[in-house]
Amino acid sequence: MRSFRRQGYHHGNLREALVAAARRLIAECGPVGFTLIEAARLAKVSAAAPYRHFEDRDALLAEVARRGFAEFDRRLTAAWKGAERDPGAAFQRMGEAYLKFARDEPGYYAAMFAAGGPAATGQRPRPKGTFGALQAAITQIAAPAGQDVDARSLAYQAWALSHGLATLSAAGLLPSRDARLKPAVLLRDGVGALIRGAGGKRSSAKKAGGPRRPRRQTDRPSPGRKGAREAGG
Amino acid sequence: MRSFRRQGYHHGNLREALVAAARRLIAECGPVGFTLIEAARLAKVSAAAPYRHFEDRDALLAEVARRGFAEFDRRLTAAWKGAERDPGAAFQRMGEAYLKFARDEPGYYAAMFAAGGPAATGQRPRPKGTFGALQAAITQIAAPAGQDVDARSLAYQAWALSHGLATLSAAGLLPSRDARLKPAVLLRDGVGALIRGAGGKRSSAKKAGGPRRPRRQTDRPSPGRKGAREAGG
DNA sequence: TGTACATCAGTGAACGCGCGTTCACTGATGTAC
DNA sequence: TGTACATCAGTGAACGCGCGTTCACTGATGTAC
Repeated sequence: MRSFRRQGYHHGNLREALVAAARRLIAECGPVGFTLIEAARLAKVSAAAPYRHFEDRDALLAEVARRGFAEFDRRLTAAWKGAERDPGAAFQRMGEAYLKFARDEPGYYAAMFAAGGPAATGQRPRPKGTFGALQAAITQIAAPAGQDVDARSLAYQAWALSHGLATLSAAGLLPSRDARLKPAVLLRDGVGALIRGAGGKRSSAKKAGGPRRPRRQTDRPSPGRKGAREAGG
Repeated sequence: MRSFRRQGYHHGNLREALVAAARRLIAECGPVGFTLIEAARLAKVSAAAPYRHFEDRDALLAEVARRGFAEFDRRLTAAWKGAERDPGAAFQRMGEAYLKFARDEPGYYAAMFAAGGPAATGQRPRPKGTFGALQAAITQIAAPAGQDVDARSLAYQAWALSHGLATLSAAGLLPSRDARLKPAVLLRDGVGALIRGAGGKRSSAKKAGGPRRPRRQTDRPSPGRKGAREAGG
């Protein structure tokens, strides 16, 4: 990877610079407010230059979304690693990774979920792969606990809870004072409660209230994980 | 309320017509894509006419958000009515009302949460009142169950789950085929699980696993509520 | 009931702006010989 | 190693467009007398 040479006539790495600029702009103005000309300006290049690398504005937006999905997938997969030893801790890491991604990469996250605006739900790529991993994770966690759990429902609930917390937090609607109301804490406890609570819903009717052992390892993650610091972005 | 007289020089009810047009446009294009000129066009009026009723584009947007909050509050409060007889059913109605509002009034919902875009989190009105009602509802439901529940956390989790399901559903990311994965079902079961599961988290450590009676009335709402039909909008 | 007039609520033309995109061009790069 | 030339990756000027907003205006309405 050669470093940017900015002095010459040629940029050297304009494509990457445009993607980086677009990420930043999408984070600031949203996918609708994002502007190709402003991205060119950020890359210190004329307004026509981007057309050497992208067909049009939408193509750059789509490229950002594509990379966002890839990076998202990479991080969540990495978080799930080691799940065979401790599925609860791995799932906990996955949740942390989800919120961290949404917080640290708002440009990616916004592009992924809103590429083309709420109206254009057509040919946009979907997070199938990543979401499949989430669902598999839920199954693996729920199954050994011996609970009658609909893993698919649980996966969507966990996803919605993560997405809801991420967007409410980004919108500044969660109180940042109280440590107990931080998104990561709400997600950890929330998913734990979803897993525990879901098992009781219908099996309690069938099995008539046998005592349940809560999975303790899911409740308390290893404290002091690194990478949880506030990023200055 | 006099009906619109469209033939004359005066519109008759332009302010209302503009708000209605803006709601529709925000639903279609989002709060950023929404256009004052297009709203005027929809109201069959010149581009300058809106300035007789609103100071600028943002003022119309803000008015839509304001009405959205009011209507939202009205519906959720109505859903909560009768909570003293059956808090579980009332809370269930509240959840249904939340999702129904987000689905049937996407213009209001988008304006409420994104007024001014994700960057302008400044002077926007916040759903304090409504959210306070949600929190009070959680407390009232959780308390008689005798569970050691942090009602505030639970309220935020329920909110995030509702918001997440509403936005994922609006983005077309939830599978619409499976009846078990409908937003309303996921929310009902999810909130039920959150309430059941949250109680066990720390009280199970303190009280050492006394058997808990799940609140059955929370699990199953009265079926066949009217107003739950698909709205053709 | 009729008239003069103030006020209200529109019109339509115009403005400046920023955007997406195109086009002929030109400087830089790399390669064949 | 040096030169001719094709190709690549930029420039900058220009376009058409739609937007937000302003402004002088004008038709409709309502009220005082």
